[in-house]
Amino acid sequence: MSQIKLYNTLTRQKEVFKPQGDTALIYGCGPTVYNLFHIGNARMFVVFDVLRRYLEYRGIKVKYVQNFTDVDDKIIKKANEEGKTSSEIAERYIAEYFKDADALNIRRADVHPRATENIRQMIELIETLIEKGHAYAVGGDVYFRTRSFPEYGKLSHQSIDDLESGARIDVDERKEDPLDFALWKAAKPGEPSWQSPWGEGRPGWHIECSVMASTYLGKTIDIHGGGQDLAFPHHENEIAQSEAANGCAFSRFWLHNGYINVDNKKMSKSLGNFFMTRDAAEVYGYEAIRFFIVSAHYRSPINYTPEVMKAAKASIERIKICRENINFLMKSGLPEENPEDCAMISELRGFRERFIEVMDDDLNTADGVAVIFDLVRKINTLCAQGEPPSKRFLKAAGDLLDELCGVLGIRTTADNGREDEEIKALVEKRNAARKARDFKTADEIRDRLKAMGITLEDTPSGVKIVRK
RNA sequence: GGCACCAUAGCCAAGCGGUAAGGCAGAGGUCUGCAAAACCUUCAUCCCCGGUCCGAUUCCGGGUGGUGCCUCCA
Repeated sequence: MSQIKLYNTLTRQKEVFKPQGDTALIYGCGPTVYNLFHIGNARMFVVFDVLRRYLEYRGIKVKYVQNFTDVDDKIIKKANEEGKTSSEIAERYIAEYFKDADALNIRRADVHPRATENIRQMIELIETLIEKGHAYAVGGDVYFRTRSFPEYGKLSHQSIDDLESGARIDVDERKEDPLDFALWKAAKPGEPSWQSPWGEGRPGWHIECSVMASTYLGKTIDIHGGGQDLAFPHHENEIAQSEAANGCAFSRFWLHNGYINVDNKKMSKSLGNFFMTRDAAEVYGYEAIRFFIVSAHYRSPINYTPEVMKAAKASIERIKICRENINFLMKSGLPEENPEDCAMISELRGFRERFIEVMDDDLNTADGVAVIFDLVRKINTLCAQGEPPSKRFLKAAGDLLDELCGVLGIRTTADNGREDEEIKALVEKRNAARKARDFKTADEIRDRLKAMGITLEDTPSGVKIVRK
């Protein structure tokens, strides 16, 4: 069996991934909770969810930590606008996060720490940095001395001097160097603040993730990541802080997912061309969003368009119909076993092997999806052929379909609920009409059910009820 | 200015040295009372020009076009 390879931003190469201990320690930069999350955020959550599911699928234990940034300028701004406290805003959008994330079938992290729960450790880390000469306090603020960390720029592969020359003119005269960044910000009136050796204040953004990663996972973790735009400066700064303070590697692997584009432009807050996950879900459904994300390689940019989303929806439908067809046939009069079962079932193993092979290569979910569709076609073909498969084969095929889709977080079964009596009665009435060759009545009933969101399919084994 | 990424059918998207996976859409057919679903068939010399090689979509060089990071952003 092949080995799992992941592209590591640090080395710009695909490397064989093995956790340092018996559990892969993964940290993903979670949302700043001041609003619903957009589909770009969704991509990062889904990508890391797939990473986690896949590692586990391959027998690696995973501890995944995803934070909530619950103290931040944007949250404060929103709170002021609405006359609420920052923590009320944060609380609300954490709840909203889980609504969308659950609907996207994103498993909850093992720990969802909040920045405000880890202030003490942040202060400690800042103190260490000051003691070691990597940071300095100026009038209630504390800055990281970027030039004191010689490896600064190793993640974004820029030299510190190039960064400096490209840096915008910084208005803050108190910084020793334009590249220095805030570890601690002195409190302004009306802002949430905590007592510190440098006075009342709050932590900077970068220090939060450094601290939460090491607090919940340890000083050297296996994988850290987020969207590509976090690589610089956020992740670069995290590395600088953590490694300067701890004297050991912060994360062995860095994974960065590509953006979602709209009209081939990066979807961003400043451009205002972003779509909330919830709004997109209302039009296309959460599952189509997930499929859209998983149908391309995680490092490629993907373009969000109505055409693509419609295609995603139709694709999901195809998988579900296949699964429903299996369920339907399982209840039919097919033989339990068939002499060719063994050969057919062993053929199924080929799909699993191919799936693993492509996914091992830096989580190639696009190829993974292709394997799933090949499987779907295989199953459909066998079901359509004169020689019907056995229930034993169908069970194996359905299990494999669920297994592979499960790794990508694609749900295979529609939540059908109960078939209520009314529908059953109508279907039977229609059957009677058909038998009597009264097709007019039969079609009327079919149209009526269609309007209720129920599609009837007449198959050789009887009428199949499909809900959409 | 510095540092990266990308260019494959109508749309999306894999492959990355041996002559193009998969999905959506389209066309034709089979099945069906009609449908639906499904199945079968069909739909690309991989941006351009050089080079290396027996052989390049895949490697190298040069163009052209697009995107991103260097500023809060997944």
